[in-house]
Amino acid sequence: MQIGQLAKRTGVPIDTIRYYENHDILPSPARHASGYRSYDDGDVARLTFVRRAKALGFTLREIRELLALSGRQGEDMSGVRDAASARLADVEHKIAELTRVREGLRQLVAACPGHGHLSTCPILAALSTEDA
Amino acid sequence: MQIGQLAKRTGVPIDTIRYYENHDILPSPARHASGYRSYDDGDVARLTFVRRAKALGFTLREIRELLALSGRQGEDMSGVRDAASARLADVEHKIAELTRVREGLRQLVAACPGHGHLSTCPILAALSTEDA
DNA sequence: GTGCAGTCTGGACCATAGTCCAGAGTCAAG
DNA sequence: CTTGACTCTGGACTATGGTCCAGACTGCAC
Repeated sequence: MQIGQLAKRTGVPIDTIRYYENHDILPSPARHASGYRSYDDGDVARLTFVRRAKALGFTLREIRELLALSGRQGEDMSGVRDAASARLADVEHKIAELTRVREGLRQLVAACPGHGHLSTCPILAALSTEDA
Repeated sequence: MQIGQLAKRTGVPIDTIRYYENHDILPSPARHASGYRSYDDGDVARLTFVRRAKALGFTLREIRELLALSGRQGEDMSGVRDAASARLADVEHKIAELTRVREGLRQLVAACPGHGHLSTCPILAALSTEDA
């Protein structure tokens, strides 16, 4: 399979595939006599892995580590589970943070009548006071 | 007030203050004969505004627009309220997305016994299958 | 044998939001 | 009058994750 076919099958752009190779996320593939990269179904699986892990918010660094873990034959799966747990904790932390932000914004929007002279806008007042 | 004092009063680093000035977020301040920047309480308010808006997740571009809105004398406050509402919708969208991600991760972690041979790890299996 | 699609490389560039630096000038205290 | 703290400028650099490009080569169809 050439790089264009791999791109189509995984939905990952060609440039991104080469970028992943240069950044040690995908292994260097075999080459045809022409120099064209040659991929197989294992590469499809790996790239799918990257795509889905990214959708779950893993960084490329974390994905690289996950792939390294998963490549070590016969090892225990605890490392993989730990990575997923760490990522889960991270996501929960972000949700908590955004929830606080949401409450702050809700209060601002609720306090603002939406019309009237700017100088009486409670949103602007709340944002520029030095204390609190 | 010199830039160092402003930095101390607002908690914003000196370099960042100059960065904001270069990126049209803060106005160019008056200068002493020496060339040193000279700030007043209005600048403290503006910079506080920037700091707090950033804490609510506004981008610098949005903050620039908010400041431009707030500077237009006598205008209606609807623009400001709209900006806050848009930001609120954005935060709610991000929370929904992260909540989906959290469920995905929870399922992965729950399905994984945490020990045993890597080749039987349900997390790796789930991440690399092409379908779904 | 010509044209066109696909692929190759290295390097430049994008956005975001800073952060750090060298070399020079300023200011107040001792 | 020197020392040390503060400030000035422009530009380089950081991190993340790509995206685009020129110029050259390959492979297949007509």
